[in-house]
This record gives sequence, C-alpha cells and structure tokens, in this order.
Amino acid sequence: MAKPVEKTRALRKGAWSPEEDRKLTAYIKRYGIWNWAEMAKPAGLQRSGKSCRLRWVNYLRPGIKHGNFTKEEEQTIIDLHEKLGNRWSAIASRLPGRTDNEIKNHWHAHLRKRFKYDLNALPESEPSEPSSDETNQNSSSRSNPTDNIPRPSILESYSAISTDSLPSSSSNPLVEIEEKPNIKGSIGSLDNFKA
DNA sequence: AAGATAGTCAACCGCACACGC
DNA sequence: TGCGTGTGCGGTTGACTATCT
Repeated sequence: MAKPVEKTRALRKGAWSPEEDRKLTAYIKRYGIWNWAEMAKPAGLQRSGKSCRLRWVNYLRPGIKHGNFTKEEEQTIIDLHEKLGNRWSAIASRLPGRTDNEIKNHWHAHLRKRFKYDLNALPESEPSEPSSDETNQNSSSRSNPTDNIPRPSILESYSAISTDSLPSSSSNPLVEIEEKPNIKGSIGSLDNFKA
C-alpha cells in the first residue's frame, strides 16, 4: 500500500545533490534513524524513504570505504560468493566498510569475469555454481530454509559506528528543520549511534 | 577529432520478511 | 491469527566516463 506521506508529495529521483546529502546526514546525526518513510519530510528532503535509506546505507553512513578493493577483499568476496551465492548483504557483513551494493557492482564489473576465466583455466575446478547469477538462483536465497546465516540488521551495524566521522554541520540546516514527529520504537537501537 | 562501444557505478524497483496492532 | 506497514535484499536500469576505431 502506498505511503500517504509520500503519495502527497512529488518525490525527487536520480542523483543526490551535496545539499541533500548534507541535510540527510545532519538530520540523522541529530535525531537518529526512526522511520525512513517519515524522516524525509522533516529532514527537508523530497525523497522517498527508500531512497534516503539507500543513500545513507551505501554512501553517507560513517565508516563506508570508497575506492578500490584490495586483493584481500576481492579474495574474500570470491570465497564467500562461492559459499553463499548472490547473498551480497551476507558477504558485505564480512567486509567492514563495504556495502552490499558496492560488492554487487564490483562483482559484476570485475570479479565475475575473472572468476569465470579462472574456472575455464582450471579444467578440474569444482562445479560450485560458478554461473549462479545466470542460473538465477537468486531469490531462493532469501527464503532458503537451509540458510543458517542470520540476516544482519542494518541498525545493529550502526551501533558500531562512531559519529566522529560524521561531517560537522557548521552551517546548520537543522535550523530550518521542523520539529521531529513522534519517535517510535526503533530509535532505541540507535542510541549508540547518536552522539 | 568525432562517433561508437564497453565499462562502471549510483540509484530505483519489486518482492519478501519482520513486527506491531 | 490476520492484516498493514516499514525495512532489507537482490536484480536491474540508466547516466556517466573511458577506451577504441
């Protein structure tokens, strides 16, 4: 069902501007994450909750590493992909600072080709679903009853993040931000994240 | 130098799950 | 117990950049 708060507003799409980044970061730094769908408005953003969450998780969140993957990281991805398949979030949880989206992109852009090439170069290599993405075993992983790997909560990871790395909001956009609506439930798990 | 093609990455979409009521 | 809502995940798309012809 459509969310009323998003239905009544024209939502921006596409690339985020530095100003939007600044607003979202400043808002989360001050109030924490309490409801993605509702946060955007008081934060001064014409974005969907999903968009805000994605931007935060994949780009703005403190501790995110950008740039080239190290050899060790690549090897870890390859090893874990061999074991887990396209469970990018599970793989990401074992690579601190890397996001599932970044790993997924890196896999498709770099590692998959190399991995396939390596397999072709190894005539006796194990048949461990090397073309997993092509055989489309994707969605099964989400409901796989044999999966004993817990789905990591993104909120849990926040607790390990220091706010020191958050940019300081010197020109405080929050002056314009209206009072935060009722905060419910999930804010509690962000206590450690909040300064 | 200009157009075509390939590669990369940020972001969106749709689905499934978790949880509260 | 069923329903509604929010969140998380993986697949896919589209824009931008680099390289090739």
